[in-house]
Amino acid sequence: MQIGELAARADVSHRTIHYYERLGLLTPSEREGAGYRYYNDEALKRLEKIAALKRLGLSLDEIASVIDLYFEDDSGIRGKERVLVILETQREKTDRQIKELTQFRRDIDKNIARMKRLIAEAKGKR
Amino acid sequence: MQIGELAARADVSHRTIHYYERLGLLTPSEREGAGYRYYNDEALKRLEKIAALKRLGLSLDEIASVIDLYFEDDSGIRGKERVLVILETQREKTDRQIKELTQFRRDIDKNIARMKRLIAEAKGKR
DNA sequence: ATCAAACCTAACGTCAAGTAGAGATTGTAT
DNA sequence: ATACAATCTCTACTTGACGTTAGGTTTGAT
Repeated sequence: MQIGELAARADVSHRTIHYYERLGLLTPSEREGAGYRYYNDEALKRLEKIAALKRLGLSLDEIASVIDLYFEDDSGIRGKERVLVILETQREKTDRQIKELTQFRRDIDKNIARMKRLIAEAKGKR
Repeated sequence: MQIGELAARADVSHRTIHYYERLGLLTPSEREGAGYRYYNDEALKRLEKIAALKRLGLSLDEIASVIDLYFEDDSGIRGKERVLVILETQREKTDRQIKELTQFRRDIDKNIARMKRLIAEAKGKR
C-alpha cells in the first residue's frame, strides 16, 4: 500500500508518517522508481504501537528507542544490555505513574462526590 | 519568601513561575512597593500539585481548570456543574490510562524477561 | 492524450511549555 | 558609596510534534 492508504488506516496524516520516517520510527518497505513509498502491514502495526506508546506518555524519541523490540526478530537485536537498562528504567517510571494515577483517580472521585454534595446543597437552598 | 526561594524549593526556574502566573496557575500573595513577588507555603504546595498533575499528563490549561479544587474552600468554588463535567471526563481518561499503563507494564516485563534470556544465551554460546 | 488524484521535496507556520537575553530597578554587604 | 545579587518587564528564541503551502512528478481512468 502507499502512504495515503496507510495514513487513512492508521488514522494519522501522511505528514506525520513523513515526520516519523525522519525520526527513524518507520521506513517504507520500498522506494521504487518514482520514489513513492510503499508499505506493508507491519508498518500499520508499527503506527498503532507508536500511538499506544504515545498515549502512555512516551516521547517519540523514547518510542524510537524501544519500538524495535516489538518487531525485530531476536537475532537482529543489538545492544541487548542497553535495551535492558532502558526497559528497567521504563518499568520504574511506569510503576510510579500507575501509583500516582491510582491516587489521582481517588482524588477525582472524592472531588466528584464533593461537587455533587455542594450542588445538591445549593439546589436545596433555592 | 520571594520568587528565588520558591523556585529553588519547588525545583523550577523563576521564569517558569512567571509563566505559570501568566496562565493564572498561581499568584503571589503580595506585590508590595517595588513589585517583588512574595509567596507563602501554599504557593509551594500549589507548584508541587501542578508538577504532580503534569506527570499525570494534564496540560497546564487542564490543570488551571481543576487546581483550585485542591486549595479553595468549598464556598469559593465557581461553576460547580462545569467542574463536575471536567472531573468526570478526567476520570474516564484516567481509567483508560491506568488500564493501558497496566498492560504496558506487562509488556515491559515480558520484554525484560526476553532480553535477559537472550543475554544469557549469548553468554552461554561464548 | 489528458487530466485529476496521489505522490514527492522543501520551506515556512503553529501551539504548548517553557528558556534566554536585554535593560532597568531594588536590596544587601562591605 | 559602591558593588553585586536578586528581581522586575518585555521580547524573542527553542523544542517537540506536527500542519500548511508551494511547486513539481507520477499514475490511473477516461
